[in-house]
Amino acid sequence: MTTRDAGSTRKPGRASGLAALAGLLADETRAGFLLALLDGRAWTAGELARDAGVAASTASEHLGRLVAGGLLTEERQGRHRYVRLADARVAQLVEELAAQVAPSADRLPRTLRESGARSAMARGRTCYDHLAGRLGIALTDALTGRGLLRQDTGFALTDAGLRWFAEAGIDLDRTGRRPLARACLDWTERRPHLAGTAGAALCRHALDARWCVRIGSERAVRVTAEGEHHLGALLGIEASDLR
Amino acid sequence: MTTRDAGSTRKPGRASGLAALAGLLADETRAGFLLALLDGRAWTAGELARDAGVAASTASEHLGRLVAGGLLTEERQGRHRYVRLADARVAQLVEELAAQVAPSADRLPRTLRESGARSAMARGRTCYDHLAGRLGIALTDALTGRGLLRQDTGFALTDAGLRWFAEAGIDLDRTGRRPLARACLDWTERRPHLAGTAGAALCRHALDARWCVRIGSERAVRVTAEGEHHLGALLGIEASDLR
DNA sequence: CGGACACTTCGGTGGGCGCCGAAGTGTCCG
DNA sequence: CGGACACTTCGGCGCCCACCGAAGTGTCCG
Repeated sequence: MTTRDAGSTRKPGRASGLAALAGLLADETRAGFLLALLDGRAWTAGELARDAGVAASTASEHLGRLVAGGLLTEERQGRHRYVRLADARVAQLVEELAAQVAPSADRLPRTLRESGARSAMARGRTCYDHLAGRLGIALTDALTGRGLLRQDTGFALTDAGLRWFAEAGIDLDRTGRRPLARACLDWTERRPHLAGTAGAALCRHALDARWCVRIGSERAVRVTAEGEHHLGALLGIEASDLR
Repeated sequence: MTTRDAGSTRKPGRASGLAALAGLLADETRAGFLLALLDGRAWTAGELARDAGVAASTASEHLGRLVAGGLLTEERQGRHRYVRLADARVAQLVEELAAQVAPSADRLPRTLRESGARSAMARGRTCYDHLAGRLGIALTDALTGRGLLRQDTGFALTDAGLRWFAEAGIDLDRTGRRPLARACLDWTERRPHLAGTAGAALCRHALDARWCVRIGSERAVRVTAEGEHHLGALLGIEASDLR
């Protein structure tokens, strides 16, 4: 209990919960963990510690807090502690907070290798469970241009869009409370791209059907020749838009 | 500069910006300010200080940080400092953070007066610039039921919805980057209701045409007899759904 | 079985920051 | 002009917490 609470007119309630949640994100190391985990995969505690440049003991304490706060879920396997974002809501929250940050907060690449990784990420990457980067934008634009996705009055698939997913053999799980389509703001393109159940299904199908493959151990993806063919046939996407 | 930065493999960048932004929200007093300002109006520094139960000097420092961080804008008028949320994006961010917080974080009302204020807020209130509470839900449900708003494949107005707004004489400002329709998660009903440009226009029209009026100095609104008539005629909303 | 390894727990250290009251600045009003 | 008022600045206090290394626990593997 803090001093000022005694006898003050303070209203405890919603604000303390909000502050506690924000407090979990308000540390550079923890924020780094969450951004790394935005790739949607499970990382070990050690990987995150190395990535953030802190001691293992420090990382362990941070992970404990993030798990206790419900932002992460963990899975112990032998001597490893695997950790991932708890759900799509958390991913959305982190995305939106990151999108709010001024773009200038990003520093310029310093090495050639880093510059290459940068441009690969800009071309195409996963954002939690959907596709982002120029690939994500190209897909979203193509869906919109063909009347399958409506962005002018909100953000929703059209009936034609539903049919397109069915005909392409992409199964949309419409159970659960998660919206079928929602906008996710891309941080390189600064434009909305398709997220939600449909975005996740499209990403999963693209990876399963090898329209694109993950490159390196990072979030970046590369469109395959087969992928270019299918994207052209199904959505009229030009290969040049993906480079 | 912190100790660990020297010579570490740390990657400064996006994470520090995210942490800094979250840090602004990670204090109970500042969080309380932002929640109070979610009513969309301008408050003076003194009002916020009283509401949060802190000294004027403390409030002044917090406001300085929130303004410097771009979450608030200020307007000096004589000896008053009026402050409001910077824009709809900030409002959305605060809403979403608050919605993520477990509902149990809310305490039960302690006095009869407070209980009354509670139920008035639950009936109808503003949420930044749109309508929320049971009134907001009723409007959203009515629009959806009549095929004016589509929620099953995302969240967007339909063409019929656009016509409805035009025919009702509610002008939709379609310039700017803000989405026409987006979902805002209600924290009493735990269901999405209409926000975005259309939600704001509907709220403004409802207040201008006196379909509803603000009660007290709070965010709560009450539907007038005239409002009940129009809502029934235009959207088939039963007065009983609003009580 | 023993060593390497991943992670956790603990004690100690330092910095950041939220708080207040007192004093100062600028504005309003009688 | 002088007092009331809203806000700001400043100094000082105390707590919280991120950090590390060392020691401890549990797991894997040769």
